[in-house]
Amino acid sequence: MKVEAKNSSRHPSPRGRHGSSPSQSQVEALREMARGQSLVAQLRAVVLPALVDDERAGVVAQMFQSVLDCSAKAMAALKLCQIENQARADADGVLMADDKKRSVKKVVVVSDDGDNAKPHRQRKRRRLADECVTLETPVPHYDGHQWRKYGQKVINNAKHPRSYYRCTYGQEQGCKATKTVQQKDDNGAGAVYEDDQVMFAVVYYGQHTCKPPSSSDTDGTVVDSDSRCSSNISVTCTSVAVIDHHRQSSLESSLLDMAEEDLATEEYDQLFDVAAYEPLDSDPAWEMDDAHGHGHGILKFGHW
DNA sequence: CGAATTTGACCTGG
DNA sequence: CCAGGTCAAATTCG
Repeated sequence: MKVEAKNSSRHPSPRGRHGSSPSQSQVEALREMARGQSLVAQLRAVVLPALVDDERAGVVAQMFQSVLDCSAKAMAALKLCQIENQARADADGVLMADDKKRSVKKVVVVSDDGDNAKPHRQRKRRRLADECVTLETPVPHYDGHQWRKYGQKVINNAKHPRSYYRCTYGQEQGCKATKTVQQKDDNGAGAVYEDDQVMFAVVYYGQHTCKPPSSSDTDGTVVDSDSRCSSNISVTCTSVAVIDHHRQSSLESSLLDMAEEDLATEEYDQLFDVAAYEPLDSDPAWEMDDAHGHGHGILKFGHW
């Protein structure tokens, strides 16, 4: 497994000729954190479907998101620290300055737009200073929010196109949240797990505002059991998941492990009765279910 | 028929 | 000028 964020994957060992980098432990930490992120995302895709009609589903979803956000921010800080250390240690100032500039730009960026003057045009390119959180996961689509695809682009030097999504309620509720999903290349620069797991790079931009204004930030929110979109949580949408063929085996094995301990067999059966699988082509489709739920690869979990 | 997706055109920062 | 982000008409889907 190789987990790198964006541009840094093109520089696996920026200063290889110096032997081991001074931040070797940081690299290791980053790798483990990325792996943890991926596992959390997978766990989320398993747990949330199991919480259908459970009033705690919203809180659980938000907790998952919070964990992922924390992890992403920690990774960003770590990467920044790593970059700064390298820049300081390296005598070649010009080269490193360039590397730093690139990396800071491409890697996870956590900041506010600050004094960034907004263009007056509606159609504008996304500012790099906008807050974004990157996540590498084999389960790119089930994150508790409902997204509408608005574009797809072929990206230079990438085998797979990048898909652009915005919050389904972006228009009516002014939610600015967007995300991009791109399947990782399976060559050396990509990140594919040892068991041929297909990995996706998901980048979240902006915060969801399609939730009631009364919601507090993260913890301690109490959820109204039948509140649908008026619940005190950030998850406000009908949620959907697609589990592709690759995911089937790993999820099943994971659940089998769980079943030995805590997970009741009925829950397992229920989950995988509802879940069917569809092939993963260029971009994994995810769509609304047909309200019957059986037989063609899509899970629908209703409103939270 | 309305909603979601696709896709080529358009726009803009670097 | 190019790469990539967004728009919007056309198309598909439920």
